Amino acid sequence: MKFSEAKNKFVQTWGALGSQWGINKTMAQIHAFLMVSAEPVSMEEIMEELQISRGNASMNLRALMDWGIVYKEFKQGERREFFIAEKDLDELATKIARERSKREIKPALKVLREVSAIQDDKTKEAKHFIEQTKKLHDFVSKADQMIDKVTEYKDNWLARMIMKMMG
Amino acid sequence: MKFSEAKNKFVQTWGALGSQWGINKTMAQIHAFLMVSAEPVSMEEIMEELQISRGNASMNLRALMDWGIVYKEFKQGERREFFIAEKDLDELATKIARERSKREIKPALKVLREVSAIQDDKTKEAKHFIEQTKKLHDFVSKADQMIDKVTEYKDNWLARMIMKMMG
DNA sequence: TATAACTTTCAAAAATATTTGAAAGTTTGA
DNA sequence: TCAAACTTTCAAATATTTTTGAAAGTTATA
Repeated sequence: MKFSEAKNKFVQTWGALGSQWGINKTMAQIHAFLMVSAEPVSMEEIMEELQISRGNASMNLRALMDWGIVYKEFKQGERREFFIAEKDLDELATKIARERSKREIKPALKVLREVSAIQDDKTKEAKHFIEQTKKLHDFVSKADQMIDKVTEYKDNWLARMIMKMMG
Repeated sequence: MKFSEAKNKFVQTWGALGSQWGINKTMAQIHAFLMVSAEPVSMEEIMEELQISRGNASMNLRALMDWGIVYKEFKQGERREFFIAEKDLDELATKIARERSKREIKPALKVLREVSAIQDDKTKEAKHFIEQTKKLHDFVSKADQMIDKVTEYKDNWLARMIMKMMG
């Protein structure tokens, strides 16, 4: 396989994986492209490489920066903006985990707390509902605590975690 | 909040959460509905409750059964099929994690292995590409091993994991 | 401060994913 | 064997998400 072929395959695969996990395909592709780019990349170059419009590139770069996994870089004497991806994978995973916790898991926990707190527990159906949603709240809450715990280590947390699990 | 209201809110929220994680909204809603149903539920009842077509119900129930998180149940003297959800949350999380590993992570790892194995490492760009994709393979591979490790405990693995992390 | 070089916005268009519903398929039991 | 009671399939319709591109906005510097 040639370099350009491999690069393209990687970008496509990362994009598809993103889709499967609820991340816009183009967003994942831009991220993939930046991850394997040795130098900061201009919007123009991203548009060219991925064959996407200016608007699309702009919006998805903004989203990636909101996630905190892509940064702007300014070059001496250059008017244009350049972009680089967070390349430290522990940091990348931490940012993604934290962000998904904040945006998706915590709001879901709030709903679980609310619905499991209904007083209307006369029927067998309602009793079961309360029991299940309480269990679910507990479980999701534990998983979320785990994310907090794990992401505060910062450095090499995945490796550390595996070590712990072995013991 | 009334029971029926709470139930509906839970189903909607679980559906939305599913969407955000790349799972068909209706599939997640059916799963939510079954999770909090005290008794096995017929396809007719699912269609009625979620206001969906027969085809939609049939296809998504099949998908849930393929994931191994919903089962068919036969009732004495009843021609119809009834459905129940896996209600043990450790088991549920294990099944989902294993399935996503098999369907999505392992194929992505294969691609990472392929693209990081290119020989064409003359340029700085190619060298960087190889280095990054190797690191990524390593990281994703470790995360995947972690899933294997964690899901083989079966019972109460999340709680155990938290204990380990504390120490 | 005017203009060129750039980025962002957003309504409309396009692409993608989901849903429908009717026909085909299957199973049970009279 | 037949027909009733059920489930599955899939092409077409619908809904949702993503993408485009041109206009508006911004910023640097002549």
